[in-house]
Amino acid sequence: MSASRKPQAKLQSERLVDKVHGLLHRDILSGKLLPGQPLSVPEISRQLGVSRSPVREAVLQLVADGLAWEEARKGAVVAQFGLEDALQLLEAREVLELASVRLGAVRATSADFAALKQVLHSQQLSIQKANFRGYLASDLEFHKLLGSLSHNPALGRMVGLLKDQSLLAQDSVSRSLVQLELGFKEHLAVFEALELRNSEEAAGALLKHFKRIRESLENWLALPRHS
Amino acid sequence: MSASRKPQAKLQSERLVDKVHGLLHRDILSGKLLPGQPLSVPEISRQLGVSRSPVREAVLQLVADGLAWEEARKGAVVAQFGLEDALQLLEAREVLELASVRLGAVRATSADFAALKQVLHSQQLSIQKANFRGYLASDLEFHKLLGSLSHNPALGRMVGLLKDQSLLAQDSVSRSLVQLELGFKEHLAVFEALELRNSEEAAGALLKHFKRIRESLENWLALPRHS
DNA sequence: AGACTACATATTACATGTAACTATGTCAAG
DNA sequence: CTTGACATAGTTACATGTAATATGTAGTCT
Repeated sequence: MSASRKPQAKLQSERLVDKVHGLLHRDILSGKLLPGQPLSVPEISRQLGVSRSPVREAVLQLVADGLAWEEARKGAVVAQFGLEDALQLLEAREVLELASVRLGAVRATSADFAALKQVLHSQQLSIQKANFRGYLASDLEFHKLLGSLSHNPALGRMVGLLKDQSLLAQDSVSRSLVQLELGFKEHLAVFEALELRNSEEAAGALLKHFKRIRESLENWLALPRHS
Repeated sequence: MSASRKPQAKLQSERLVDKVHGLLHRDILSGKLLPGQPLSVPEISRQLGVSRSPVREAVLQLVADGLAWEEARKGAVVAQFGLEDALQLLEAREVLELASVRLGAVRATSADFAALKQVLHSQQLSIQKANFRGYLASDLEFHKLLGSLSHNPALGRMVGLLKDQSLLAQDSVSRSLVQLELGFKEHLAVFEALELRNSEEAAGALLKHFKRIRESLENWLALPRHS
């Protein structure tokens, strides 16, 4: 009798749409799909061995995520951000994440702190191993956690979407290990202020983080050699 | 020969998807489709006399807009916000619109001011005629314009999405003419500060607006009779 | 009555068909 | 060499088919 438990957690959200969306999402952020590249529905459906319907829906999802752009009757392409766009995304993120952190300093739970701690730890490891990809992934996680600190679903969701776009936007901008380490230290400063529930100091520390990144981007913009 | 000009500007973005999406969007915000109501794809396609494909895509769009909620294999329903949700939406909007206004005080163009002026005028008319629906429509416009003042597309887009959701969320909350007039006066104060390019005063005035709305919502929440 | 099963109905999720449109390459004329 | 007509290939947008799934209801057993 005990053998016939419910099929249970097996096919929870096993929809093809979600799998395809997840796959494309991954491939875009990992750089496997390059900015500007067309997302041809028949092509993708052939490669994945599924029909066009779920692929079409997945691509639409990506458009809604801001990771792909669509032009009517021309199809979608992987989003391609210029440096102008990157700065605007950064500006929007600054607004949202500062607010999230201010609210989060008050509302954060111990689970939130634990999650932050874990991500910071993995960042430290990535830096020690000079693992760029790894750092970028945990950086993504860190900022998304900042968004969820607000315990405001709308804010959290938007922070996540913008950070993904921001990652894609800065894809081309090379970053040195030194900058990664700077970023990590700034993350730490935010965390420490949060732990003390000092919202203004946390916001201030995060502001510094954004300011440095913005200036770094602007410098890169001013430079002549955009190879 | 001259008779055979191009079909030209006729079918610009005449996609069925867009028409269906626009229609449903309208019907949701206008209250014709009630919160919680299922958005059955075959049903809608029958009523509109189109196939299921464009309807399915339009519904997915609405989900992305935050105006409908989807559960896997159960379909989508019109979003149904509680008062808690309404407060959270308001919180997020406050963050985004305050930032937009601060940036807008610096960046706004004369075209922006003209657009604001026009919307404020139409608000005044709506109040004089005690036209609630009309006021709500121009209120929507006003806040969306505040979002676009930032000249940051990401911010502007999010402000618009949140304001739409907020409208749907407050649908149930009755509002008196007195409150509308208060809102209008607060809008005016924001505008006047903007014209002087005084970003802090503009932000302060908008903050007052949000504060009053929030308190009004909270009172309503505290009240026993949620008919 | 209450709970379980069986059946009927409707919808979702995925697959596939096809007309119209877009982009691209070829080739002749200027 | 450039321009524009034309054919070709690939894609989008919409339509439709269908198995699996969810939901509602009647009937059966305890």
